[in-house]
Formats: sequence, C-alpha cells, structure tokens
Amino acid sequence: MKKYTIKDIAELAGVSKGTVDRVIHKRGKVSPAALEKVTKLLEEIDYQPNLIARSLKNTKNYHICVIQPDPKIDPYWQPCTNGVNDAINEYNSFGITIDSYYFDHTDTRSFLEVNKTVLKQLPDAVLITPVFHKESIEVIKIYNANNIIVSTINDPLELNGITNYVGQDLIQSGRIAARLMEMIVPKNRTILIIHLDEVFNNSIHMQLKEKGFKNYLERLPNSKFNLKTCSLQQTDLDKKLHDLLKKPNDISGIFVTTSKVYSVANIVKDFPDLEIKIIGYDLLDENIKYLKNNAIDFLINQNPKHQAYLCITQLAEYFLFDKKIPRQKLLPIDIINSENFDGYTHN
Amino acid sequence: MKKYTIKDIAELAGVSKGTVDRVIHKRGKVSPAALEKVTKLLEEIDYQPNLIARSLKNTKNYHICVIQPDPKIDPYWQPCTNGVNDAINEYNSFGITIDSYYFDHTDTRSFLEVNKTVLKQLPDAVLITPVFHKESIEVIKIYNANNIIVSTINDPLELNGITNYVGQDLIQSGRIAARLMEMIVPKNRTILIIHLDEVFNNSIHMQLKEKGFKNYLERLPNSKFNLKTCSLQQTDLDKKLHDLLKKPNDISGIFVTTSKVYSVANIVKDFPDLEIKIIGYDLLDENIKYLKNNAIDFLINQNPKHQAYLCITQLAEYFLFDKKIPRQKLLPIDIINSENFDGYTHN
DNA sequence: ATAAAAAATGTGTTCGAACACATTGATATT
DNA sequence: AATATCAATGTGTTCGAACACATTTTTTAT
Repeated sequence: MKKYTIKDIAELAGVSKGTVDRVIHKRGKVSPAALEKVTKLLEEIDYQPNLIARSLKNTKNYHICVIQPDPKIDPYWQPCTNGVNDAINEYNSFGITIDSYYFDHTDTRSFLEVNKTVLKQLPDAVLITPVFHKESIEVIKIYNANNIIVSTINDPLELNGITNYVGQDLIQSGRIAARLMEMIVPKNRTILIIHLDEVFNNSIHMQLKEKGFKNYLERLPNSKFNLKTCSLQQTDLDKKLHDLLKKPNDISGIFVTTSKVYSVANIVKDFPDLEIKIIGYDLLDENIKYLKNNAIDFLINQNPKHQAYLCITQLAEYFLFDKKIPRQKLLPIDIINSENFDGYTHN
Repeated sequence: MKKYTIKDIAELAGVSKGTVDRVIHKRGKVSPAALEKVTKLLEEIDYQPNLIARSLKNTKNYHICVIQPDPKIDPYWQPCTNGVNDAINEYNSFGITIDSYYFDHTDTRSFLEVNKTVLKQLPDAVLITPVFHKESIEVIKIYNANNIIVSTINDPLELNGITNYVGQDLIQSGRIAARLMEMIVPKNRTILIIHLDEVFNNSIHMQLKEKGFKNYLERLPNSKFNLKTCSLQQTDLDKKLHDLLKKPNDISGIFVTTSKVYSVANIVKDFPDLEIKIIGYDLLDENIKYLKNNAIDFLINQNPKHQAYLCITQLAEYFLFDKKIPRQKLLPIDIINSENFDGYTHN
C-alpha cells in the first residue's frame, strides 16, 4: 500500500502540486477539467494527507491552562495532577505547553482569582474542574467571549459553552453501587446513603449518585431494602454515626457517595457484629487500606487521572492533527475490590 | 516557555547547526571547546527535539502484520479485530500500514501457513495472538532471525524473543473471581471450576486462572468452600452438567475460566432453586444477555479490544516517535456487572 | 616553509503540506 | 492590433531535524 503525496498526485494528474493543493483545500481558481481530474484521482487513491508534515508546517506553540483544586488541600485531586503531568511529558516535545493552576476547593474566591490570572495569559484552551457550579458558569462565559476553548472533567455542568467534557454517568454510577449492594447485603435490611464532604459543595455529584442508587433498589421486583439518607460534614460524622450504630438497628450496608468513605469505614470497624457492607468512591490510599482488609467491600473508581489525561489528549490531538473533539466522553465506571485495585492504581 | 530549535541553539552557541547536530547525536568531530559550549547550552535550555520534524524526516512506510484467530469462526476475537481496525484508522495517515491475517484457531496448520505468508512480506513488526503455545514459539524464532519485532497479546508465553506483551495477570484474574465468589456465595458450599472450550487448546490461560482462584479461596482464614474442577468440551457440557445438577448437591457457585460462560448459564437457568452464582469471562453479546437478567453475576473483562489497540499503538509510537516499548504491559482487570457493562462495550 | 592529511565546522538538501508569489494563457477593452 | 484584466497554473519557500557534502582550519610530515 503505497503512500501517495501531493506531488505524486500532481504528476499522475499532469498538473502542478499547487493545483492539487487548491483542489484539496477548495480554494477555487481551478478549471473544471483539472478539478474533475484531480478530484477523481484523490478519491480513487483515497488520498490521506501526511498529518506529520501538515503539523510541522503549522508549527505553533499551543498553550493549555489547567485549573484544578489544590491536591495539597484535598488529596482526592492528586491523581488528577498526575494525569496532567503525564500529558505534559507526552506533549512537551510536540509544541504544546501545559500550565497548572491550583485553587482552594473550599474557597470560591480563590477559584475566581485563579481564573482571572489564567485569562490574562490568553491560552488556547483551559481545562477547568468545576467544583463550584455557579462560579464555573460565570467564568466559562468569559472564556467563550475570548475564544478560548473550555474543557471540563468530573462535572458535566450543563455543557453550555463547553467544548468537551470527560467524565462518567453519575446516575449509572449510583446504580452500579446499588446492584453490588443487592448482591452482598441480606434482604430486608436497612442501607444507609451517606453524603460526606468537608465543606458544602455546590456541585450535583452526590445527588445524582443517590438518585441512581435509589432508583435501582426501589424498582426491584419485590422492594427489599429500607433506604435512609444522611448528609454529613466530616466534623459531625464521628459522633452522629457512632450514635446511630450504638442504638439497636438493622443497618447492613452503607453507600458513601464521595471519596471520604475511609472515615466511615474507620467508625464501622468498631461494630464488627453488625457485619455492615461498605461501598464508596475512589482509590485514595486510605480507602485502599480498608479495601485490602475487606473493611470496605467495593470502591467505584471515578478515574480522575484518566479523565484529566484524556481531556488534555483530546485537546492536543485537536491542535496538532486537527482531530475532532468529542463533545462528551463518558468513561467506563470501574468496580474495584481487594484483588483488582492494583491494576488501576498503577495506571 | 519558548521552544528552542537547533538553529536557535546554534546561534546562541555561535556555531553552525551542523555542529549542534553532531553534539546531539554524539557523532564526534567536534572540538572540545564547542562540545562543552553546546552541551551546556542544551542542558540549560533543556532542549527537546521537535518530534514531528524528526518523524517527518525519517519518513518511511512502516508495515505491521496482525495475526489472529478468525472472528468469523470464534466471535470471541471480534473485539480484537475492532481494536486493530481502530489502530488502522488512527495511524493510516502517519505512514503506518497494518494488515490483518486470520487463522483457524482449531487448526495449528492454518496458523503456521498464515505465518509463512506474513514472513514473505518481511514486515517491520508482527502482532501474534499465541493460542498455540508450541507453534508460536517456533515462529517467533524465525521472526527474530529476520529482525522482525514480535508483539503478543493475551498470552505471555515465556516472553522469549518478544518485544512487548500486552495482557493481564491471569493468576490475579482468578483471585478476583474468587474474592467475588466469596462475597456472593454462602459459606461451606461447593464451587465448581469449569474449563470450557470448543477444542483442546495448548495455551495456559485456564490453568493460571484456576490457580489464582484456588489460591485465594484455600487461604481464607477458615477455609470455607469445597472446590471442584472439571474440564469440558463444549459438546459434552450439556449432558454432563445436567447430570451433575440433577443429583442432590450443594453447588452454589460456578467459575467458568473462558468466555463460553453463557452456555453454562443457559443450563443453570433450568435449576433456579439451586440459586447458583456464576462468574465468567468477557463481554460477548451472549454473555451480556445473561448478565442483564442476573443469570450471570459477574463477568471479568479481558478487554481484548484494548489489548490489541494498545499493542499496535506502542509499535506505532516506537516507529514514529522513537518511544520506548514497554516489555510487558498489564492491563487492569475489569469487574463487570449488569449495571456497568455499557461503558466497556462502547469503548 | 610547503604540501598533504586530518580534524573541525559550515552549507545545502530532503521529508510533505501549505501558502505566498510568479508566470502563463485567455478574454475583454480601447 | 495592442494593452489591460483576470482566471488558471506553476514555482519557490517555510516548518525543524537529519544527514550528505563542501569548505575552512589545524596538525603532521617532508
């Protein structure tokens, strides 16, 4: 399978490469005869331009800014940083510069400030992690007005003004947890749904997961479980959960909608007789510790690292090779137990 | 962050680009003074060559041949074909040609014949799926003698003469199934391990999975399950399994070490009272059908599509951008249930 | 001191696509 | 018929790295 170049086609058609070029790019100024001859040849041969040569010609330094919560403040975001760093290394030699900016995920002002700094740089694209729903919508408008591509991970917002979103189907994510619970918790018992975060968070993550979770369990042929929801701050957790478990109860499962599931497991381990099954999110070291000794039964992997990496990959390949950016990319939702976590943490 | 080119560095060092080039490629014929000046500058600036320009210069049509079982004969291999096709589309415009060759996975001669055909082409690399252990080792030797890169997926062989292997840790894969069984099967019951294939297969897949499965369950603090192994041909299955289940028994779990798990589920569904849990491999349409209505409880995804795709990606990036090929790449082992299969089949 | 040999350095071309610019040929205008 | 106008086509340069080849400088031998 020979690779045809513009020059080859020019020779075959008996015209110059300039003419072939004009046909390919529909720049006009080509006689009908030449147009037809070249077009036909291009089709026959199924001409595919050499993307490497094209990319070399359009050499330009593209600039992507990544805006994410500071992993030093919340370690949940560390994998995200790692994914970005992988992308930095991968595309550095291709003329794509990626800068990371961190904000305090407990402070909307710091988010807005960082965005102001980034805007001054006028990058070609930004990747923002929209933990602040309202504020994110604000800044996205500004980026759009400045013709800066906006990508997001983790939270789909409304997809307005966003070029691409890489994330997961959060409702489905809840359903997965529910199906697992169904398999490992005896029927007719109580299952607790715990929303747990350090701060109040104006994102809709947790609600969607709860929705999917309930939706699955409530529609079982003979509704078998008793579901209870509690929203807790990290600080309240200890006392409230202890109180709940000390009293006589039939709680046999807990679904934690965030990555803070380790702190739940840490309390539940004081009540081994209850044989409570726990399912939560994300492969934090703390979580894996409990997963290993079966104190946590399943983790659902949101794969923030891959989300970040993939998102940047898509931007880079768009800049370099003009690949289309899919408006929305839903990653598979990984079920993790004590035996398969290894393959996911090393990725 | 400006991108420095060889020309930039030449100017900064007050030498010609030829000299810089000689320093970079350690071709010698450079005075100690110039050598030091340029080397220092290269380090200071952290010079990264533009891989696109480099790749354009070394323009060559690389040729990869893929040798795999015919998906028309065994649909298990269809995803593999799909992964290869994705890679074909992706790298076609980069001067990498990929040809697929199919053999009959029940016939070693067809495997050897296909390899003969491929060898005549003298490709730059071959990707073989070694279902025939012994014969594969033979052909690999020949490829090595001809300086053809050999990649494999699915079966690690002994890794002799193989440049890269993309697959999974099969022992761990068995352990994962075991942990899942432990969670969903009542204690002290019997669990069946079924090796099921259309033909005898001289690969070691199934043995490794069984090993991991047993290893996990036998080392539980208080050994709780009664394990039984049977090796069956597809043709015997129906009668033998029926006989087994008709007699009084306490079988509560079946672990099928291949993708033919649907045929087991099809028989087990006639014995609903036994409440047998089933775990098997791979996202065949047939399997997913049973997974959806909970006749199969878990599937383990070997991800043949991604294995094939990734393997070719690695070869391509080696040819194009001189990236190192990892000798062994173990993919994560996905746990699939009725709620998350969707994300994996659409990938 | 001069020629020859060797070492060091510089120059020019190539890869394929893209595009600016130059040239040719045909038609219209005076 | 001579010149201007415009469409059609061709030519040449650029991107950055790689390498062949040409030129300059230094060293060695006579």
